[in-house]
Amino acid sequence: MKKKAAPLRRAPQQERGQRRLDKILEAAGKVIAKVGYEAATTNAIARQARTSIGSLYQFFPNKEAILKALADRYLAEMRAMHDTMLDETAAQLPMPELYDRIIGTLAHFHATHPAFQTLFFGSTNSPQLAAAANQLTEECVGRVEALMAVREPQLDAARRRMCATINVHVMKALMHVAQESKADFRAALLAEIKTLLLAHMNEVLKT
Amino acid sequence: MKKKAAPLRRAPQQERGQRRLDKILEAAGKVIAKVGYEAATTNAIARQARTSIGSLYQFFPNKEAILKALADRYLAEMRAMHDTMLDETAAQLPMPELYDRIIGTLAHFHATHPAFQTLFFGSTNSPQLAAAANQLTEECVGRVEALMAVREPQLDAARRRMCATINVHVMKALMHVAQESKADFRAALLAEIKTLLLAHMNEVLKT
Amino acid sequence: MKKKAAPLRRAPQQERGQRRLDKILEAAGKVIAKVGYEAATTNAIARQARTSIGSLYQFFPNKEAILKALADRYLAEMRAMHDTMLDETAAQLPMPELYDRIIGTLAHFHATHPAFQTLFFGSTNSPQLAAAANQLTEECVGRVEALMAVREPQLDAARRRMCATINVHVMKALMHVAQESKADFRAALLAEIKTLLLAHMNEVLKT
Amino acid sequence: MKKKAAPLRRAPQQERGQRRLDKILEAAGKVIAKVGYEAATTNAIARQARTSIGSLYQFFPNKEAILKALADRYLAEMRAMHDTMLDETAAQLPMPELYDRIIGTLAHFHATHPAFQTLFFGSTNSPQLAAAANQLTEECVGRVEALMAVREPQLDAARRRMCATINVHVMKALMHVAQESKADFRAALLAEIKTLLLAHMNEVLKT
DNA sequence: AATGAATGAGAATTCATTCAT
DNA sequence: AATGAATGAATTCTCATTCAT
Repeated sequence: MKKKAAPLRRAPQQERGQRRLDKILEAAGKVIAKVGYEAATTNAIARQARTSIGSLYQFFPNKEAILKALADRYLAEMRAMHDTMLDETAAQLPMPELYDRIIGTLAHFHATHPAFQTLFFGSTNSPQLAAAANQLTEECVGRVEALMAVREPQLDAARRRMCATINVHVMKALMHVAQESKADFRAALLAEIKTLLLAHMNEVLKT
Repeated sequence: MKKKAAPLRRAPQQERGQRRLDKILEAAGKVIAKVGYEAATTNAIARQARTSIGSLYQFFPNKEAILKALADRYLAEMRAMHDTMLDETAAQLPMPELYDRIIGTLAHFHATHPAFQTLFFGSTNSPQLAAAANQLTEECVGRVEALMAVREPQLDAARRRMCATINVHVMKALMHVAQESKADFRAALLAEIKTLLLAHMNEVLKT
Repeated sequence: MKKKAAPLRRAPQQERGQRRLDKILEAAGKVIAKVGYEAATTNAIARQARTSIGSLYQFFPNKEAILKALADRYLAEMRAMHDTMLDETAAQLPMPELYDRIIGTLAHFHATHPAFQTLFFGSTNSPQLAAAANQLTEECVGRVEALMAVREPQLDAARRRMCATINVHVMKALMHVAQESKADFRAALLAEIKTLLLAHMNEVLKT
Repeated sequence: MKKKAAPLRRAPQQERGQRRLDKILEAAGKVIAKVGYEAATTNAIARQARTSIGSLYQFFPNKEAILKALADRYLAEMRAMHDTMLDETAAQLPMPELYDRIIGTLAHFHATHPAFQTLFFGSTNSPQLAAAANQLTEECVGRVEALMAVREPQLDAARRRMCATINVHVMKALMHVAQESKADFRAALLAEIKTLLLAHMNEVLKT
């Protein structure tokens, strides 16, 4: 099953087209969040978007391209979020407050992007999507690494990378748990993530 | 597609049947590890098991039942592993050594059960499988909780549950990363898991 | 898919409409010549004609009507060609020169009407098109028959029809081969057609 | 649209499978003869073969492969026919009798292989099929050329090739006409083919 | 009138499941 | 019991045709 890079089939010049494209991606997100990646059929997405299967295929050359576009959109939004979250003030912030900011922002992002988890962390047999997921993780690790390089220059590169990796994956995993938990537990868990990662960083920096 | 509870269709009293059932489950594990959950077709599993699709359906009423049985087998093996790993000596062990033991055992388990991850942590649209995954996590959390109750009785129940939850999910996530990493990074990562969780527990116990 | 007689939907009285109609038919010819009958989509034709699919359907009630109109146009052009080629002088011409004229004219016609072959000799599942193809052949046979009746009145009607039929179909088939051959072979083939049909006519007239 | 060589998916070892494969190819022939190449849907073929679409796809990886297999079968049968028709005695036969034999054999072949024409002479957008058609024509031309080389060694190679080409294409075209004609006309046409090609060969040999 | 976005029936293909041998 | 051929619902994608702007 070879798939081209397969971008958009038609770049929607009119705003109506853009709206429809948005609707389709939004629908794709909802359907994926509801039934999972593989069970998200193109017809289900079209139905959810209240459009026809034909229209859907006027924008996307194939199913994978829809998911890829959704992934790209999430990626872009995540980058924007990073830019806001990790601005110049972030380097100066005391670590507890930095973690508060990060955890709060991420929790909000996850809550408002239901298919994000499924898309990026579910095992896929789409190489494109797998690549996008890897890229996302790489980017996150890179961002955290860069921030650490500024804040804790004494840390050697390998350890820094390790810490960044751990921060990202732990965050990712526990955010997922948090999303699926009830409000009470979620709040406590988000707080505990901070304790966990702070303790670790302090331990690491002690050495 | 009817979704009954669908246990085994025929309990194989004869050893020949048991062997065949084993072969099928083993094959299912291999195929899933190779191509992923959704792409694992029943015919591919039968072929890998060197049996016929008809025979496969003599043991299992439908595809989901195969996966459920595989999940159950993993669950059983994980319980056995828990029993060995968390025996009475575990309660006495200094915490660093306890973590060494746990991490080593888990790493080995993951390495020898390739489909384990895919099955339990991949997003599924099978409620049965999702239930099994939840049960597995629950059991792990329960075991850790119980151990903590013995080792650190001063911890209040809620915090204990929180710590257990975090331990389990962090372990799960980082084991997954470790499996996919090269040997060097994997070794360092396994070591860092210990640092991470130890630091957290120390922090928690300080309070 | 309703298969009415489906003529033009709107007779374009204004010259602008006529020009557009021309463009569409010309585009249809190009597209068919390029990708073949079945792969010639209405959208591709509209695009090639630099018009919109909507406009196309203002002139033609359905795809078949486009092809039918193109066929009719070819038919008309072929008739005009016949009129020029088989004028009163043709009846007097020595047979070798007559064949030279016919072969030359037909070769030129085929070369300048690329979709002609595809349209008339490709197997179609359009009854309309099949009918048009039959009509075309019938007309050709009729023309040749008429010419023969003038030139060789001693030939009985049945034999005359047979000869005309053979002339037409042989011409059709070998013209097709000629079009697809390289220039050298094409020239030789066109010469050989003359030899072939002359020899036959001489043989027939001998009897 | 890239298609592999795409042979049979499963070589039928059991005679039941062979029978079914035969049924499918036979059905494909019938459907193609009835509605033409492009309109011959896989479902229609399966229905005609009184089998299920799934079974059809157990033998053939895709639609093109069915048509390719049918073409190959025709090709093989045509070769067998050539071997019988153009045996050693053919080289000695007086030319009129040789043409009788060839025309009779070909007429029978065409009559008993309804889809033969459509498949080989209809314009296709399957490269595979086009290649097969070319190969068929090439083979026929080659056979005729070889026979001519034995019978009329004085003919130079280029002229021989030309004559063979003409013989093959004329035969092909007029056989097609004959098949579609009523019995009376068909008989007369078959006789006239002989007159036509004999006259041509005599003319050519005269030079 | 012109445009091209929208529609959905229909085609190819896969795969879980059944059933004849 | 074992086998694997047979089945057909479900899925992706195309393209003729309609219709809102």
